Amino acid sequence: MKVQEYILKPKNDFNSMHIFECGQCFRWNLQDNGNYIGVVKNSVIEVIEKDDEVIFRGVSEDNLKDIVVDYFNLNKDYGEIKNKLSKIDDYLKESIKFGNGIRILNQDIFETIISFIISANNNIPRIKKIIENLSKNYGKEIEYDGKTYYTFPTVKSLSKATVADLRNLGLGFRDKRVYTTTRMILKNEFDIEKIKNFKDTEMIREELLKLDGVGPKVADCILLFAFNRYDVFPIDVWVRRVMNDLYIKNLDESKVSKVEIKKLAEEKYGELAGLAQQYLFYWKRENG
DNA sequence: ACTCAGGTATTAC
DNA sequence: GTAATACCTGAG
Repeated sequence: MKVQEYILKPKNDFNSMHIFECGQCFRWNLQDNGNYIGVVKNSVIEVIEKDDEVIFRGVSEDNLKDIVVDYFNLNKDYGEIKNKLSKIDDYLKESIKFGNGIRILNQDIFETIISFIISANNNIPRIKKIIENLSKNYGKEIEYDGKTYYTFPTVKSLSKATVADLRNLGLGFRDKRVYTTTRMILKNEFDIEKIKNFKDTEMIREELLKLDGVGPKVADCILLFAFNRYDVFPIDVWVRRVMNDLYIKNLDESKVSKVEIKKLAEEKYGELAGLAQQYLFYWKRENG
């Protein structure tokens, strides 16, 4: 495939490290030269960030620019969002300053579902490794710059894997969950094409929660990262920690209920809760 | 050897 | 409904 290029200039609100390391995605890897390379749909993309522009270079069956604009949601203006959030309080202002250039990606629904099922009670290096294994075994090869990359498997392709196959790829106890969920999607018991048109976020959440391995936290991550519901506020250990430290100040963090955190997030951040979550999560995880 | 990591499912009140 | 507990795996 021919190499395509798209240049974003001027770059505003784009920081590749913050975008790829803030915890929303698992398939981007830092190269020795400082660039990031990742697989998006059927494309391999290299992100080359300069002082005043971002160069996207890669191979794709489709138009690279279209993929990039959609995936990085480049038409969304983060200036206004950051302004609004910064005014809420100094904590948020600080976290936005730290994670400046974060963008919530518009990720593939199936990939996000499977990836976050795998994330349960797991660590990032291992999550990434498992997803890479799935792609190597059930995805499609793509050559770029003399190296081979693999697309994330399609529903059909991944449904070829048995529970034992998945266990062999390192999924551990999540093998059965991925197996069952993939089958449910294959049989349209969870109809992605239909559900992605649902307007009501609660209706989508309800459907997501029927999937094996999808609980409240994973469902919220899928809503935020694949359905772009920016008001959804996923609560994991880091978010619980940061919300307690900043606002609730309960001596026993484990005693803080999710209901309390959700309520607080909704009151403080409203429609932008998901974005606030991402800044706070990243800030807390990187700064302790 | 032992704990821990982007939670969920299961079981038992 | 809510609380306790097990769960693959591999890195530190």
